[in-house]
Amino acid sequence: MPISPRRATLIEVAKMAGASKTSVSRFFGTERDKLSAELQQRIGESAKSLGYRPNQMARGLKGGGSRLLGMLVADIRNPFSVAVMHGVELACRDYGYALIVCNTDNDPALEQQHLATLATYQVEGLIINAVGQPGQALQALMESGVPLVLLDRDISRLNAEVIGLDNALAIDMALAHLSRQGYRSILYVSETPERASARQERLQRFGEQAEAMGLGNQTLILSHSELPSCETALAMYVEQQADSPCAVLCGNGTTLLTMAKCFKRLNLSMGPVGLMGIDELEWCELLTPGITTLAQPTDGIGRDSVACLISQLARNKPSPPYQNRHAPRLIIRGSTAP
Amino acid sequence: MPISPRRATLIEVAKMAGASKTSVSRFFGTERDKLSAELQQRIGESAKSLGYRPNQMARGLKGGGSRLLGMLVADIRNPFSVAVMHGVELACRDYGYALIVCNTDNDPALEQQHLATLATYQVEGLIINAVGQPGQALQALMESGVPLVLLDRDISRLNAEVIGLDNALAIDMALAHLSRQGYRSILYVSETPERASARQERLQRFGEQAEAMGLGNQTLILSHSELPSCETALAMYVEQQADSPCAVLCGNGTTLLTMAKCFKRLNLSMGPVGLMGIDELEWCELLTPGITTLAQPTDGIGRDSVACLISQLARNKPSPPYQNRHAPRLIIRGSTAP
DNA sequence: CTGAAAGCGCTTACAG
DNA sequence: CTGAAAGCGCTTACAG
Repeated sequence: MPISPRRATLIEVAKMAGASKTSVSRFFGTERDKLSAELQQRIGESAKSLGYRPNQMARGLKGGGSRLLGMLVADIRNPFSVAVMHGVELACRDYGYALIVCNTDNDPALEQQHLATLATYQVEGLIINAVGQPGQALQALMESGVPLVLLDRDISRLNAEVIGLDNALAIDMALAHLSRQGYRSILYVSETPERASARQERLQRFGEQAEAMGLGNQTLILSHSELPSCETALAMYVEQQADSPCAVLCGNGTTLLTMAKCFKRLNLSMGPVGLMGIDELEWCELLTPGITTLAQPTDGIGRDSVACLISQLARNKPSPPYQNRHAPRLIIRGSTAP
Repeated sequence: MPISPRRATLIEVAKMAGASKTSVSRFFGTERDKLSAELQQRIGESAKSLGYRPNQMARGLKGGGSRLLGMLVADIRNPFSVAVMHGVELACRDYGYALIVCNTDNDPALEQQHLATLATYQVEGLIINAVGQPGQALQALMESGVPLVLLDRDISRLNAEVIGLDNALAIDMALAHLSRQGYRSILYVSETPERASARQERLQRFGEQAEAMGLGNQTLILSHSELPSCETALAMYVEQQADSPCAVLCGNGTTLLTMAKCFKRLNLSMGPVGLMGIDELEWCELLTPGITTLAQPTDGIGRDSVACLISQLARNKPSPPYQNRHAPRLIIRGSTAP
């Protein structure tokens, strides 16, 4: 049973340095330069020898702010979400914030609960990859003035900034590429678009743009990604197009994985039947002959989410620039060479 | 410029309910049942109508504890780490803790920095997937009595609990399977084992056990996973074994990905040359003919890490059981069918 | 069962 | 440039 030596406190540092609490507080706050060189020296040394670091909980309680940001992720096991989180982390570090991450596992109830918890910790800003509709927890948070950014998914009737991929551009780039490669007819595969605005935007743009380009177009919605029925749908589609070269465009990583499995089961070879996806995953280059993708700039999306929060927090001070819609990067591989 | 209505405070609830601060505090703490039914009712109603939730920062400042756990991840983009984090999250929710996650990107300096930050937030416990050696930040934390669990990687001269895969068992299971399938000679591929005890344990057990089973055995250490040199090494190995069936066993997901790429570049077919990995990844079943793996029980590892922390926190109260070494699950696919 | 009071470790007007 | 004092929103002995 170790006698745990408590962490040193501001008072102890003040005592040791022969200074006031106020001065020590200034030393660790934003007013260090208002202290004489000599005082700074004394405080610095005392603090060091005591291993002192300000208690952030106490700081947050008074006017200091919690220096805490919250992030709500719909599915933490989705590589895209994690990649964005990586960018968020990087930016937090730069701005001196710590990050509380909550995974909602796509459960709206859990989302509400986590939101309440986050409020409890007095987070100064919130990055939300929403799964449900606003709900009272979020309303309360907004009303209490906490800055918000919506990641990838918009929420109707909530006027917060949305940061993510430029969905229209992504679809346009994909269709341009597929058309250039000679595919005349495209099947777009999406997860159920109800709750995710990004999915809706992509789906809608696909219809419009394919039409505008004179490409054949159909849509397949995966509800529970039940493999057998996907397989059937894919087989039927390909058969229908027997005469002209066709391709499958997947709206995200999950659908791409599902469709890649279907290709395999049906023994379809990629290329002759095109396959392309939004989101770059580690196995895309591994699968013969390589899958063409649109990579999202995940670090950038993450960083800009934080930058957006910081701007809202800054109010009048000069604040970092950020972008709402990010352009994808086309990675061409064998799966779109007929 | 919205006038942000501050969140309600304990005092306001007390005032509205015509009760004392103490009673309101008790209502939201562990002594609610010491309050008369009538008082409970009044406080409950007032709190509800004010939308009151206790400020966790203030609670933590007094004796309440921060109800915050910290997790340090060496590489957040590693699917294994994320999967474990998922388990940690689940358990945190059960025990009523929130989680601050810090990614060290395999940088010991960053690790130190994050550790200091975590201390600043008064985390009550720490789950560490270490990259560096202890360092003063960790020492200080330990000495101040913060419970610690080491994830997957041990740190010499730190007597904290280590939770992770049963590495010896994993290697034994892998070798037993490969031997059963008829492979007579195995190449074990590992990342540099210096800083990661799990890698060391697997590597060492591999040598011992393969020897004991009378299997040919060699080792390949990937330092920067430079593809061309791996490719050469693999080609040479396979050539040497021309006479007897041989297999490649990968120590983790990263090395498995690298080796799968080498197989592809060399046009080696999996099965005739065996391929197997520790860690189950989404593409393992996708790659023809499917890669045999040992899946780690990541949720369990995550949950037990938290359980271990809780036990240390509980001291005398009954605390949850947990396991230090977890058994993997063998998933047999075509890559180990000669 | 209930409450008045002290105090957790800080910051921030306010004075000098 | 420096400090004494009040107070952030809670919890916890201590008393009744």
